[in-house]
Amino acid sequence: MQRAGNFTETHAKHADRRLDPIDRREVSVRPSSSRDLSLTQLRYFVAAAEWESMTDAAASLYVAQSAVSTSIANLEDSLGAQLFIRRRAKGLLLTASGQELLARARDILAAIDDAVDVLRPDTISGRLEAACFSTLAPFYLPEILHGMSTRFPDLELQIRDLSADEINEAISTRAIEVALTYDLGLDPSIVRERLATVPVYAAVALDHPLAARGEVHLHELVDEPMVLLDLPVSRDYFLRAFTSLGLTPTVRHRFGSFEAVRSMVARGHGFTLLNQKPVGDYTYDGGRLHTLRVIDECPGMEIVIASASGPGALSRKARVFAEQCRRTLRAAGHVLEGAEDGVAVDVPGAVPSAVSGAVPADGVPPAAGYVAA
Amino acid sequence: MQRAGNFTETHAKHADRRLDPIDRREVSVRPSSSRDLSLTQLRYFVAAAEWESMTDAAASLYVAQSAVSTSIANLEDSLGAQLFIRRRAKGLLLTASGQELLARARDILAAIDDAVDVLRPDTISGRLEAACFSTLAPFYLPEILHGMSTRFPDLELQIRDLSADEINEAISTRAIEVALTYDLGLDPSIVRERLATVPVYAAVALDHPLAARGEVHLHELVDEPMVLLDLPVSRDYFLRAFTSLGLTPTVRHRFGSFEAVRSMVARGHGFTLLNQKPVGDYTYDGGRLHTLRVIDECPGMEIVIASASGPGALSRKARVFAEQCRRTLRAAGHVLEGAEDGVAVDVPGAVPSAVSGAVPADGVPPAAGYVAA
DNA sequence: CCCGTTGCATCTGATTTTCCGATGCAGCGC
DNA sequence: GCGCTGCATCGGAAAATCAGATGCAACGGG
Repeated sequence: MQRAGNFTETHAKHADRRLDPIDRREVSVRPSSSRDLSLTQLRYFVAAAEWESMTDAAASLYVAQSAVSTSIANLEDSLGAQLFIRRRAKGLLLTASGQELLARARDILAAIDDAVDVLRPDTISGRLEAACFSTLAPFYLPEILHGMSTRFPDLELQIRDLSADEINEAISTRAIEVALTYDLGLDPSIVRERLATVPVYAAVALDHPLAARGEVHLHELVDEPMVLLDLPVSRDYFLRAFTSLGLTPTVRHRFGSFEAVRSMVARGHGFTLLNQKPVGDYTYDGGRLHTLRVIDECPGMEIVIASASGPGALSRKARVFAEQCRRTLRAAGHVLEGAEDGVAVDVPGAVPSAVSGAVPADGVPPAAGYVAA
Repeated sequence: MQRAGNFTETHAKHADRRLDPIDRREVSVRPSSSRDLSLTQLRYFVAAAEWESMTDAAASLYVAQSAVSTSIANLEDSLGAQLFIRRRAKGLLLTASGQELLARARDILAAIDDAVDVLRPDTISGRLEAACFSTLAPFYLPEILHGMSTRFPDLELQIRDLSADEINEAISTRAIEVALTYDLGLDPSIVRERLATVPVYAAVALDHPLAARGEVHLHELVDEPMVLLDLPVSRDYFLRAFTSLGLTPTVRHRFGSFEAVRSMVARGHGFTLLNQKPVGDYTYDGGRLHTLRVIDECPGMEIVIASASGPGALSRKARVFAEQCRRTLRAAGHVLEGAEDGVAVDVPGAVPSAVSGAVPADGVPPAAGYVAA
């Protein structure tokens, strides 16, 4: 409060004593119009929102708790809005205004990071928050991370594995900038860049009668017991493969775990439909699967790069990440016919260096607006 | 330089004496990673770029010239890039890096303004930089400005009238956020929202043989002398009306002024094709025109809201402006069948108030990156 | 060719802001 | 009931920012 007052006085004073080439209408700018409010305030606010605690935020920022407290208090009254609900002996809770500001504040800070970044054409550094759909992670993430850490050793790439819902929320609140995920259950407002389409396949035990064949029609499976991968988004997708043909599968078991499904099938408890196929195709308990191409016309599952705003509006770091994803998926054999490879990234090929401090998992605040997987 | 040094020392010192819940890897964050660099620096930089002078920028900001100088110097070495070329007794010139940063800096500052703005649901205030295509301005701008100033008296709406090229540049450098313009000659990267389509009409003098009729085929005009509105973008458009039918008009006169064309036609020097029609249809020298509907299938000229990123990513101020444009064009009778009216603006209907200090033209720096019209 | 002018950089003292550490205070939970 | 947690507030200290004066280099008119 004394802040706004002091500022205005200073302002007017200088206006009096300097030459004024233009009339800035001293009056009517009264309601503290954004001219105060500093980046520090935004940073502290975002940290506090992520940690749901000023104390923890202060610790993570290496400043005193009082600094965070006063900073946020100043921010609040210069915005004229309450951002947090303070629960006495508990943490903080974002108000509606706080939610609103959080995404924008993250946007702003990311934009500043990117502005700095873009003027250093030689190196990519700083931090990028990204996500990968959980079931996708074990297949591509290791290679993607490896590629990123060798090509850009100075980039702190922070990738979480999240569910579809979590990805939606993380993108809309800007907790992450990009995500590698299936194009299933994403909010319509989210922008996608299609990277690959992975086909559905059926799998049975090695001693199953169908194991002698290489492909199968879905109607041949409709009376077999099915083991369904029962995840929020994939569930409907696999069932739709049948229902879109007018068939109703006989779901015998449902599991939320990919490996549970596979081991059950390997032991002869039925067949399943899946997208991803581990190399070797061993199950955790040593079994193996026989996979069958599905002859029917089945829409494959699309792997996309999802973000709040389309490519081009992405930061340089995010564009580099997207390009690494494209590269990795292509190397994995998932070629997409019309894959738009045009989004060039203005980074020199590679900066081979020690693969030392790559991808540290430090300083990551817990459960910031979404539940950790 | 002493700045980065001091900061780092402080940082390390605190890290030593506080509890460190997370390892932040003190090293390797050496190249001044965006943590310094303030909004003030960005503001001063943008002002200096706009005025092409630190002295003028300082005056317009009511600060000492030394403040701008040191601020920009600090910004430069914390970015590790030179932003300006200093010409000794002349002004400043943006370097390539400076150009790059300018658009982003404007983006950031606008985003901050908007973040502040969005938390004040009752009023719209602050400043919005917009543009209107020159020949469009006299028809709609007065009404748009009137509507804006009565509904949002606290908004400083700064509208320039620009040519197509100038609009392209102003949008890409973020000198303006939105523009009301024809969809002609816009960069592909610019996002458009179609507001209306205005048809082509032909005009002749009142004593012209065709003046007895209400409509005409273009092939009837092909041998008549044509007076062409010869502006960079409209030129090709009007000629294409003929050439797309395989016709070649007989261009007798070319004028860059809308009114010159009209008065020539009214005096019987030929016919013309135009889009806009002033009410009354008087010319400056008192003449009048007879207008003829063109029977042939002619694509109308599209009036659009142009911006760097699509609606939705626009600031609240810009969305309000776009909505006022839609409203004004609709009231003018230019209804567009599929006009997407869905982009709701969360502002209460109107805040009727004194139409006092509306639309001041103060503090506008000259020729910032583009030539003034 | 000289010299006044222009325009940015630099220096110094002063003001303002920000920060730290300590203390206060209000609820939560054992 | 009482220790504990977590944010607010206060006072002194450190740091950044600023204004004004000065320096310096080049442009341009006479």
